[in-house]
Amino acid sequence: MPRSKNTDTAATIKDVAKESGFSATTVSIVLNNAPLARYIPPKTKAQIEKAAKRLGYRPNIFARSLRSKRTHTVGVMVFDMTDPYCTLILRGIENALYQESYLPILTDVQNERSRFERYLEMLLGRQVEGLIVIANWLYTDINLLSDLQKTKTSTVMIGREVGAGTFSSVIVDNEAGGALAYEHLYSLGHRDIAVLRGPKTLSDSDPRWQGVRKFAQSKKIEIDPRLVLDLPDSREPMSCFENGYKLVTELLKRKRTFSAILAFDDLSALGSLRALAKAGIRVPEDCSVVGFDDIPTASVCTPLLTTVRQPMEPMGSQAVHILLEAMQAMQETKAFAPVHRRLAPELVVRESSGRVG
Amino acid sequence: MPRSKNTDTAATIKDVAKESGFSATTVSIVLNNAPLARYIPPKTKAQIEKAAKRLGYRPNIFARSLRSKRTHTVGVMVFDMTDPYCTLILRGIENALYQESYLPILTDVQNERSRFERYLEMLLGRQVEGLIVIANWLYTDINLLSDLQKTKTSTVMIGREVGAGTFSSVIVDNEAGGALAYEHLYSLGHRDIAVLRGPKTLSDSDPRWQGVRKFAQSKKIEIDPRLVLDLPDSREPMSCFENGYKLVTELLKRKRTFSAILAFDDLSALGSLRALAKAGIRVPEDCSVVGFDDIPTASVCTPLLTTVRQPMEPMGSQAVHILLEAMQAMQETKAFAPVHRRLAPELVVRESSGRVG
DNA sequence: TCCCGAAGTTCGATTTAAATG
DNA sequence: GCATTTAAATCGAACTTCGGG
Repeated sequence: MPRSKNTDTAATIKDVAKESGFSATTVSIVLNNAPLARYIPPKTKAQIEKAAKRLGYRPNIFARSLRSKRTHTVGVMVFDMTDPYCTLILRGIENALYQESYLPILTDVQNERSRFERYLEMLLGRQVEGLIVIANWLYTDINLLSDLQKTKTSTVMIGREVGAGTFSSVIVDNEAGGALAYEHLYSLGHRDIAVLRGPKTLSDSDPRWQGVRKFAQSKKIEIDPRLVLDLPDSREPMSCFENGYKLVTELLKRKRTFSAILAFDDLSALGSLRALAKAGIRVPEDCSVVGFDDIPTASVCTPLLTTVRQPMEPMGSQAVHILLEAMQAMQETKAFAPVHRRLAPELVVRESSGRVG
Repeated sequence: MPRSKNTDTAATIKDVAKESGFSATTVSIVLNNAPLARYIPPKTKAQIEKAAKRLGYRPNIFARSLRSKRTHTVGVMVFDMTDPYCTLILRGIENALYQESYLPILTDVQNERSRFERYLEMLLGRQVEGLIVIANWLYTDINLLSDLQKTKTSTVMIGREVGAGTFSSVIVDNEAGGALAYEHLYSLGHRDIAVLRGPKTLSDSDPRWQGVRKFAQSKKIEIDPRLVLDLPDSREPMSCFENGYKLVTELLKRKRTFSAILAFDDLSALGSLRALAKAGIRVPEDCSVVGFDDIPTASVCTPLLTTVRQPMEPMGSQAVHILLEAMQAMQETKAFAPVHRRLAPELVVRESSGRVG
């Protein structure tokens, strides 16, 4: 009755073989339920399984991956983990992968090219079977894309539609969102709406503005260009807050009249809130404010922020599902045409918007 | 001149051997700068390195780990990734590991026991060389600890001091923080200070309160027990916001007079801000509010929140350094006594606190 | 055990081909 | 040929040992 085991090191397949009295081959076949397992009598299977359990056998994934070339991991690259916009997307990714027994390896690029390169190397070195990139960074760097394109790893981008021929993507429908926000304010009776447009280099900026413009056009509304302000470019994640504050403060000084602010995102909306408070303007009684994103802060600030929500968790899980399909295709060496998903945003009415007074 | 290469699959050490004209052994020795590399002439080294680069050779980490038993990865378990308190700690961890060329494998337990168990299995299966646990969860589950203790993997806990005999830990000095907050309000002239104590099951709650109490004692201040409120237990991450709001609203109804609120954390401070705003009480003119943590929201809400900052990034990096030492000791099969670090908090004075009016 | 390099074994699991009755 | 089992080759790198200058 072989019993003593080296307790210091994990049990291997050979230990299970010895313990059960069968060969390593048979153990492998049984435990993996391989095709050949058909021919193995239930009794043998039971014995092997019992032995494996008794020893607490856990296959060594390095040996396994070395042989099978499969790793059951996917790489996830975030450009800035501290961006509140990320965490819920990560949640969505995480949950979807968890169900499929895939392990995400998460890397935080911190908006640095060198980190991007090094982490990409690391992930490829670990033979991730796929890649999800959360592109919440503030500048387009075409070189990063080419790095990515050289990879033959299936890739899905979240938050950006770039290299559309190569990568799949999941983004929010920014145009619809812009229209949603404007429509909300318009339907509350607002006619003098200040618009804070996003930084030029950010790909979300233009479509949101187009949404606003098209809605205005359809209603034959004239947008006063003096009420349209531009947030400057910056790599600082908090810059939109600062700049939202500054732009609204200046606008106030110029004595332009407006009864509402349509901000580019929640951060600039928060900056607006601050500027209005400093000027003694009540929200929403004297002025309404609408944000975009629905970051966690939007539901704990005072007043609670009305905003256009990006469906972050669905974006994450959709990305995973696309990726899994692409990986599947890759596995079977079939072609896979990149898919581009555009999810609908949702208006969340809270306290910062109200009827024009 | 051997040139054609199977472009479909990654180059192996044998390919480099063939390309350079040396044996796989020599290639391995050179590329790893192993002890024997001393004897190898620079010319050989150069040739091999050039060949490696030419082929884009990247060692297969599965083969490597299989042999060497080293993985250069550490597992990181977070109990709730969406908790804003986490991300900066993760930054600290990430940066410290990056410098040492370790890769973190991050898992989000989502406060679920089953996920904890499964992820722990996964991480151990991947032979992480160490484990960092960010214990920002709201309930003590002693069983989790025993799961962890069974592991012989070096472990550092952040945010909690439990199983002190087994695990190292890094926490903020909550007592000092409580005192800091109270002292700040006291020095601004406040004498009627409402205190929102944390949920009973949360390990941070008591020491913060002790800090307050001891400071009051030292100044011979009598704390009015009717101004001391308790946040109820809850597993909901946002509960402190809701409950802070409720407690302050009720306190206001009872017509207790107070000129300041010392909240358990930033979320309950935010809830307080909201309650005060609804009641038409201005902050800080009519009432001061101090939080704890310094979550990102604290610097974008209106008014900006005065708070006691936890040094999140240092906490993360300290944890890494402790872990690295523990791993080193483990490697050399030396004993390693758990170390317990308690970092000093820092008062951040912003806009929500002012002289008693 | 100086200097240089290579053949062969090992890690743990999978898989192919083949050996039993 | 069939059901049942297994020895041996394989994955890629690292390490031990060995053989000539």
